[in-house]
Amino acid sequence: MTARPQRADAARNRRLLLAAAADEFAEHGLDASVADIATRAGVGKGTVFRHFATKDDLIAAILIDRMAELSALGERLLAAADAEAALREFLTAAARQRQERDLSFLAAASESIPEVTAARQRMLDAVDALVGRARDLGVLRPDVTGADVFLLMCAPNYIAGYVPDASPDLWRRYLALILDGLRPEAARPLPAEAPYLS
Amino acid sequence: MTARPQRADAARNRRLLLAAAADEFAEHGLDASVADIATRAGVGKGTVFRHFATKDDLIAAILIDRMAELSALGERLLAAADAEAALREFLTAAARQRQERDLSFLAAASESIPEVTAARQRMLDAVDALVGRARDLGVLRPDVTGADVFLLMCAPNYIAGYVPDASPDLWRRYLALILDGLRPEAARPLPAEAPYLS
DNA sequence: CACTAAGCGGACCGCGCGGTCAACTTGGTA
DNA sequence: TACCAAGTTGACCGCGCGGTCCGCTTAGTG
Repeated sequence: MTARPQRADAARNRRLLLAAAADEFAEHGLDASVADIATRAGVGKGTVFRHFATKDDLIAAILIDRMAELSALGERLLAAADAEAALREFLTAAARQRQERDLSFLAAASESIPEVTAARQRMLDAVDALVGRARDLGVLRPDVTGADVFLLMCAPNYIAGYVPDASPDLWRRYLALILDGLRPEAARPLPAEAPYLS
Repeated sequence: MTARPQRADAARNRRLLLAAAADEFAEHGLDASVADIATRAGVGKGTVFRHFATKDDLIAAILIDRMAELSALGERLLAAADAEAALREFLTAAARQRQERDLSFLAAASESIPEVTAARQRMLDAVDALVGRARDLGVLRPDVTGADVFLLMCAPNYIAGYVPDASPDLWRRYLALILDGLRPEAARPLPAEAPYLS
């Protein structure tokens, strides 16, 4: 019943593949080919499909890893003393992760894979908790929700990404601008209801 | 020397093709195939390439049309009495255009085509003027530039686009949030320099 | 050390893409 | 109306993709 554990070389190749794929996607977008990923990892193309049934499965595995990383950070930050700083730190970490390797376009390719949805939900829960705490303490305007912040999270890199030879820190500027809009001082009534996320 | 003018049916087909291509790209993203575009326009595939040498040229033509539309609006709004309302109206129009048909992904595909760069520059100039006026009147924080606003312009739809079954007005929420961050009241010092665009 | 199943590699397949071309049709002109 | 350059068409081409498959290699075991 209990299957034999994975062989050592197979485990190593799986790790190599995930890293190579992340790099290759970051460089060439969704069009990065499976063959190139295999070459970069130093394995044959067949090996890719032994570990990941389809290209979409490979994408999903990458996304799950990255989201889990952020979720863990968010959960840790819930214990921090300063709620505002905790939220800012979380958003900064998310933006930094994406600055290093922008893989946001992968998200669209693997909707509907349950493990991805679950990882996403865990991250949303973490954000929700961080936001709730900050809002209760009055450092966040009362009309923004966890879902709002979850969505805004990706914006700073997106904005900075339009600048061809941008400073690698440009996203900080737009993160700061967005955070200024989230504070109670500047709040004017918001049109449209806050969205409900899965 | 003066070439004979384009035939009437050719001009009609060109218009049909641009419309069909915009629809097809909006529905299927960059992967929309030239063959499908031709079918949708009711012409043969060869006709597409008679009007647009490559797929990228077709994309460029679409982008130029859309940007020209916004540029004209921006230039008109410079004469408006209320500078803050003018800027808000411009950003609203830009977001509405993109809400109807999101073609933002096309921008990356046709960098480096001079006509696209020129159309983009004209739009940037219009935004710059609108922003300058609003800033001088004190309704915008002094540390944001035209380039900042130009970049932020695309963010509300991007953010709302992550919500699967979003209200078609959700972008208004995030546009309002961003505008709140642009007002002087909430301003805290911004990290990173403002970017310089083209 | 011998055995075996897990793992590996890369030639191979079918497909759909962007782009070409030569035979055909048609709008505009004199 | 007769003419022809401009315009149209869809079969066709080569390519690179995701995915398959089977003969070979190798890690782990008794």
